Amino acid sequence: MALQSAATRDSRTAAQGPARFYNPCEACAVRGAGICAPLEPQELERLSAIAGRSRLGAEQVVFCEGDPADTVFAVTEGTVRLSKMLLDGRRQITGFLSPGGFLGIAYSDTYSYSAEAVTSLALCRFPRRQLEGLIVELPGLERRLLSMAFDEIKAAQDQMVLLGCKSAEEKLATFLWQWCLKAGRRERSDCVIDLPMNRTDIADYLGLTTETVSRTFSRFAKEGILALPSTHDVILRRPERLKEMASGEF
Amino acid sequence: MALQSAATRDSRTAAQGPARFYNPCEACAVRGAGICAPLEPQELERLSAIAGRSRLGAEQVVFCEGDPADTVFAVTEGTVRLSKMLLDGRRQITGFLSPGGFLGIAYSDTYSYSAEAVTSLALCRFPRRQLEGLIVELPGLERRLLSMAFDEIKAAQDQMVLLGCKSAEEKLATFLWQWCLKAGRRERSDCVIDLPMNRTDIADYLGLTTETVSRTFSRFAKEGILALPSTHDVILRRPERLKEMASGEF
DNA sequence: CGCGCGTTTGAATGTTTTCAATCTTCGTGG
DNA sequence: CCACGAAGATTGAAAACATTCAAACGCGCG
Repeated sequence: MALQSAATRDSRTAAQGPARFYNPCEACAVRGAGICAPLEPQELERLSAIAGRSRLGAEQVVFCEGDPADTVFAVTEGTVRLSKMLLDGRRQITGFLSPGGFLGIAYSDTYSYSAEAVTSLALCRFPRRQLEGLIVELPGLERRLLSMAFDEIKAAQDQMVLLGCKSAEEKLATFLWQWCLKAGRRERSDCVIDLPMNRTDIADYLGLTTETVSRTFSRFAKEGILALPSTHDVILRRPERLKEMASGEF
Repeated sequence: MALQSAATRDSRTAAQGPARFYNPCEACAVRGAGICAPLEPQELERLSAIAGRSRLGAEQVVFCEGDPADTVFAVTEGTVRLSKMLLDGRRQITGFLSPGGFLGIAYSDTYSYSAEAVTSLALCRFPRRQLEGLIVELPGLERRLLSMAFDEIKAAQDQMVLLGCKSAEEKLATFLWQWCLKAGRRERSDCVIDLPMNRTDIADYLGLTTETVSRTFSRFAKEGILALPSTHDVILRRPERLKEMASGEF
């Protein structure tokens, strides 16, 4: 379903003058965060022209590993999980995407991983072919894509360190600390974070079982490092302890 | 030390005529594999103009995590290992690079990981600034970089699956099978592979200890899956068994 | 030939997993 | 509005896999 209908677009056109169309991207909540960031208004309009918008409910599938990769997405609201599965059902979550995140590009003609909605989502859709055409024309877009790819590589490397080197405790501490930073609540000593995903998602992201994740949460709570008002809300009472446990990194 | 000295270049110039300079990239063993692949001869010359060449002995450091990232490298001979360390010395090897591989780009103003020579190396060096300038001018270069970044992301995701989901046995089987594919010996039933790295490197790549790697090698040998003429040479006697154990992937 | 380092092998330990049961939460329907 | 049922989360106990500690082996180099 279109988030921004043609009708809405037309009504704004009239208000802004005859030659100028209303561009929903300009009012986008993640304008400045996603791929759109480096684009000039007229370039943004080109991008907007090929963009569709859609909403998905929680747990719905955006795309599956192996599907023909004909669409690229940008997250504007909600949280997406990216995952890969083994034949016997074991799953590795390779990342969580927040608004501004970009998914589906980068890959052959089929998606190399699956993407699902953790929460309800708002997405921008770009037909892959058209986006690729636009990349050729707009150097800013390609530069931005490269920069986002580099960030993704860096994040993936950090995750490899986590998966390969760290203990359960260190893994969860790292995860919570990073989520805390991402939420931008680093200033307050009492950092309240919302974890949209469930324990299984966290486990599959950290290479643990739900039981181990749960036990580790409980231990942290018992030690006064955090409090758990509900399963999805965490209050970091001693974020500095968490940071210590998480760290180890250069 | 320069692999191709200015003197050598001059002598060839004379041999080829007054207006044309000898371009060592044209004779490069990895021409067609690395970033140079998509470049036209004249573009290649631009790239060649900013390239330096050097050799390193085994175990020498190419660069360290945290060093100012002013140079980008391309591997022309040998194997490089990329790694990240925790403060207490635990190490995760994030990848091994073979000829055609590219390292050092992608990152802020400091390297986000370390790179060391597994074997003796031959490298091309590109001053980062100049390469970035060239990227702006040569769209093929940027396209290629993006494509290589995407491949790297894909590989990183596979490695996350390995680290997060797989057993020691599956990890080693995956590693050997991939190395076998990379060496291009997939046709023969008896696939002989050369592992330039030592057991510790393999362990740190797979998120295991050297002991576990060694034990798993021994078990594979006892089961007739492979033979170990020496620690660095592996004969895959039943590669299909290895592939089965490795797989699990879609 | 002997030393040193990397590898292999063995035994004990431990962290995480597995299996199982209970508790909690939340949505649905009576 | 409350009761019920299902799914997720927590907790406990037992088991397993990989690690740790320790010793022996083997290979290459001086």
